[in-house]
Amino acid sequence: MRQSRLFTKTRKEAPKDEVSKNAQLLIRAGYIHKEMAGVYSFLPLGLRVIENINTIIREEMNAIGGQEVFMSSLQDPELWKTTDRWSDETVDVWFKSKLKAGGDIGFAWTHEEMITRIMSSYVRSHKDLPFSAYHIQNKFRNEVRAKSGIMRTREFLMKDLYSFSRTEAEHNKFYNECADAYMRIFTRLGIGDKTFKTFASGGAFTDFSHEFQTLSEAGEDIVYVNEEKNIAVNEEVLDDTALATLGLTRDELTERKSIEVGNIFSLGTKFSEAIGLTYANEEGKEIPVIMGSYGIGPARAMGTVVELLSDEKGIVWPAEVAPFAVHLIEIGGDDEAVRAYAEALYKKLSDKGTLVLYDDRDARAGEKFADSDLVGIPKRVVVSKKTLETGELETVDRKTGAVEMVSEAELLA
RNA sequence: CGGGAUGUAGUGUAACGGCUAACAUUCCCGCUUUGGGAGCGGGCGACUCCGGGUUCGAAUCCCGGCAUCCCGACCA
Repeated sequence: MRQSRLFTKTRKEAPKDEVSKNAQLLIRAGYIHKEMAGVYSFLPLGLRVIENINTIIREEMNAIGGQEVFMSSLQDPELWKTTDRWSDETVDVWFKSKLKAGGDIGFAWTHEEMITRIMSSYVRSHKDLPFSAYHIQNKFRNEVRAKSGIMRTREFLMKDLYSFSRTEAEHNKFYNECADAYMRIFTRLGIGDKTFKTFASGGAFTDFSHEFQTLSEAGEDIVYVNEEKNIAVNEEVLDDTALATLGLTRDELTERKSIEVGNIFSLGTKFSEAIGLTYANEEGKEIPVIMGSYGIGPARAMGTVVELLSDEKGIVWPAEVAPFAVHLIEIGGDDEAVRAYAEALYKKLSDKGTLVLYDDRDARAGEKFADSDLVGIPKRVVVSKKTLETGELETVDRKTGAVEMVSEAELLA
């Protein structure tokens, strides 16, 4: 991509109505655009990041057998009445509208009801189980207070996976596999070392559910963590009983603020019983399916990466998340030789399959470097009169700042 | 939803109740410059959030909306 054609521009200053680091940097660098409180659009750079995160999530979900689907946002009130979650008294985050043909419609804030009804059309026998399905789709929640940039919004992307099992043991096996997959996802996102599988309230079916909490001052949750033991407990369930159950003492845990980047929990047969998702066992008896629900918000994950990894100069993306692999910067592009060389290198890298953002703008070096730091692409390659003279290219690692002179052959290797 | 704060060019700020609403930046033109957001000159860009009211006169004071941010509550 030629930066001269990229319609977004960087800004020196953040808009005054954004306080959170994630929104300030993402807006300044041109990744996102704010529409209203709690509503953001994703621009070319931002969409690339989201798609990269989605790719990581897809790979890990597919690896544990998840089958991707795409469920609608519009929701049928009748379905939600079967679980008593349609009324505004029961669920206060609904966005609703009216059909012109008559009747109500809802905008999905979760898809548990919908997927359960879908599966009731296909699950017949114990031979059909177990399996899992997921989708990446917008969720709408009428939050009374949006905040923290893209961390808590009213319309947001969510990956939600649902598991369907016959027995508690079968369910638990998948639950743990999914928990492991989640840790692999957060590791690939570059926030694994600060993310803890955290005990949280489990609802009616289990003692605990699990959240994936990333330690950060930008977080709105409080967890009690022991980093050495790799264990954390959400404040909301921390009491003597919980400590005893987990074999922990209060004084070995440290209170920390954290961001909930994912959560997984057992649903038991709550939805399958209400909606009629059953299977025939070996004796031909109809048994309700045991379900689990597993969520990650890609946009919140993106915000978390920015909160954790950025520095005073701007964003620092991990390689797998970055919108481009290389930021090619030409300095002194009015020099024919420099321009020609940079153009040629851009083509060679692109032909090789490397995603390059090529700063071909007619701008001074300082501005280009500052923008490059802000945008946060992992590797910078500089082409200038100086590099042409030495015959080597200058590469700069965004994270460490380490400068290395390499030959073109090495770069293309 | 309770409390607090704020709405002025694209962005960030200024302006005693009184001149054509100012400055910086962005953007456009010209010259100069060319490895860390350069310099000089010129130019475009604002119904001062909306609607009322007070006043000879309102960006400024008053009332009502709306919007945004922060704290709290809420948030499988």
